[in-house]
Amino acid sequence: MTEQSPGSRPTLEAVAARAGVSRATASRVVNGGDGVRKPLVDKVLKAVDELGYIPNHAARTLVTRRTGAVAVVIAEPETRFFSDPFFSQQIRGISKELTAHDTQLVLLLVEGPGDFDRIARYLSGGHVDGALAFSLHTDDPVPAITRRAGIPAVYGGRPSWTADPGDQAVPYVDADNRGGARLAVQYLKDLGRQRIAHIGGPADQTSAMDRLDGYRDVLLDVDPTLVADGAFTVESGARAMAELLERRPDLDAVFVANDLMASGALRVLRERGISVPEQVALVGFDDMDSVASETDPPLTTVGQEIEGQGRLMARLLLRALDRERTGSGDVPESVITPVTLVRRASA
Amino acid sequence: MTEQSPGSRPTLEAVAARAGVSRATASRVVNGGDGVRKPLVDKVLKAVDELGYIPNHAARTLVTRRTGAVAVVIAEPETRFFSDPFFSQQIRGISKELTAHDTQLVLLLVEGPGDFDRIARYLSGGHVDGALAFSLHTDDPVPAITRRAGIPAVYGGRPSWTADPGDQAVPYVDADNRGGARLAVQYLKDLGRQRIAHIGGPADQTSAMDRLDGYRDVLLDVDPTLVADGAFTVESGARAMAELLERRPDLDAVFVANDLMASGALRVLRERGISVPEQVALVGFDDMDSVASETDPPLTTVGQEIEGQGRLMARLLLRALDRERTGSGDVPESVITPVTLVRRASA
DNA sequence: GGCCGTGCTGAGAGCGCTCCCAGAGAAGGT
DNA sequence: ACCTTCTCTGGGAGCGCTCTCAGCACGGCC
Repeated sequence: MTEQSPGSRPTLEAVAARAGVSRATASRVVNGGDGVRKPLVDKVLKAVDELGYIPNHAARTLVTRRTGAVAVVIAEPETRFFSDPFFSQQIRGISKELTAHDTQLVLLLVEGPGDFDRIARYLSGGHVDGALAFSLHTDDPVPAITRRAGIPAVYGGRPSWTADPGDQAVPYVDADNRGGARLAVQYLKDLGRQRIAHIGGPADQTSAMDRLDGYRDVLLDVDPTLVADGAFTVESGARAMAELLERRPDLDAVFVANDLMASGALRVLRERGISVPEQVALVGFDDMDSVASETDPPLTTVGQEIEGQGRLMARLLLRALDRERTGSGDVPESVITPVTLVRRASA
Repeated sequence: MTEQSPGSRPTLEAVAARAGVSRATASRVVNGGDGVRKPLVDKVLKAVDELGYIPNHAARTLVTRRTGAVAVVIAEPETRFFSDPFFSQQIRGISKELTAHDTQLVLLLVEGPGDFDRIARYLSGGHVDGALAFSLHTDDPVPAITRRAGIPAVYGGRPSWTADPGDQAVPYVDADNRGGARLAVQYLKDLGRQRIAHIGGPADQTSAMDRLDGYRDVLLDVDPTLVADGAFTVESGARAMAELLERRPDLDAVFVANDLMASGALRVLRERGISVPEQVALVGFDDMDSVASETDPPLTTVGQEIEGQGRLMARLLLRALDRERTGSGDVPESVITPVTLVRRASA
């Protein structure tokens, strides 16, 4: 393949001419070569190679009405997306899966609440075939946008509106938050801990609520003084821990709703000279690479396959697109991914 | 704007018909309305609104040969991109600037060394007008790819090959690493510190080398036992600190090449009961949000405008694209962004 | 030998848009 | 009054591709 002089790439026409076939046949070969006799296929491929032909994407999209791209909408007004390795890992998984299916990833970062107009315009503009989004807030306008744009969408994390059965079903991928929480709390209970506290995440995120529910599933009648709220950040975890210790100096275990908060809690415990896990056992959630194994002591936590979740999201979307194209296949359904307890030193 | 029945969006033709003008005039209005009389403009806009017309991007690209999208190439084989908030913040800046200019961001994550073929194909396929990339490794094939694809590119971080003057100039944006290092070390010197050590980053990253150079600029003849190498990670910082303490228990200050390593170093100092900043003063680099202000004590560090760098990268690229389109305007030149010393408690 | 598949190939019509160019008026100069 | 100039509008070509449909050759069957 030779270098091209800019602005004058060879067209299918040129390939066809060189191969001595019609444009239609050349097109067939370029798109898989079904129904074309071997010798012609070879001639066309040779011409493609010699000319360094690369199909013009716009022309193809114009007629097929498919772009080969999907949008990933990050509806995070502020820095959460960046401080949380969670998203990045999901994106990595999404990217891997899309790449494997020759589909491009267009990143749509929402720049503030007024920016949804632009997102809507983009999603409706035929730039992408589908959308992936992360559900974080209760009032997320993205589902309405994708519905109006008429493109399929898949969510990361259970959207809060799924509680509302009247609403349209949107497939999503989420970890088994409730089950994971049960796992963690049961483990602490089996360890013989009597007063197991909980540091929870923000109430507008279903993952936090589900984890709280799992905690309650195991402990049934929970004393409210054993539960403190955080915001999924290190600092809020520290604050919540301090609060719990003040209210319940007798606690002997804490299930923390994510690793970031757990590391904050750990710091507070250390500062107060409370030994972990001897005096207080601690279990986190997420098994976040850069956190869980770096703390002192390393965190026992509930592990989930974050990258796998991303892959799964992409796969569900691709399936939906395929269904749209071929008119057959099964409607994608939401998937809950399994979690496991990762035992380290903190409990 | 009414909801569209899927698959049958209104075309320019329909808009023109409804407004009682020709397709050409409708097109003019949609593209800014220059040279069209007011009453007609209004009629067309009304029709656009009533029909909910959205231009077909593919058709437009097919004729203009512009896609309105640029690629961001993340050539990180592994997890560096994700563990380092640096990239995320730059992306945020890039996204803001691109959005402001109605340009889309296509994220290209390189999935391993064999994946560059795919990247090359994509960049050559007319999917994007230009590329932004981050320079991390010496043998980065991206510049060759973009050159061959004939699209402009801008780099984040000084590429190592810029040392080679024979090579083609690629505009880049980087912080004043060397100047920042000088700032930090001079500050420690002014504090009266006599034995200022350095924990450096990996040798294949120009930022690490430039920071080392800045350190040397101030201290001139540096005793090699005062310099240890890290890998820009927390753990490597801890290791390097331990190594330094062993070799030079008399050191009274450390300039660490980034905040992540500084936090690791800090941990080691704390564990050994060495007081910071009394016995050893510590200065980091980056002023990374989630790190520098969270350590104990909070880190004195060299701050840089990471998001601003991202914006700048995007702006340089947009300017290059504009130049390509109009055939005039200045060739974008590399920019070195200023840094400042952020004084907190560690020095 | 005639007829009907069957398997490939090519001609040609668009996909929706931009932009060149010609032409229609309006405005201004002589 | 006519010619020139300028402003605005519409006709129409064409961007590069896919896909339908017709046509052709070949083989098998009656």
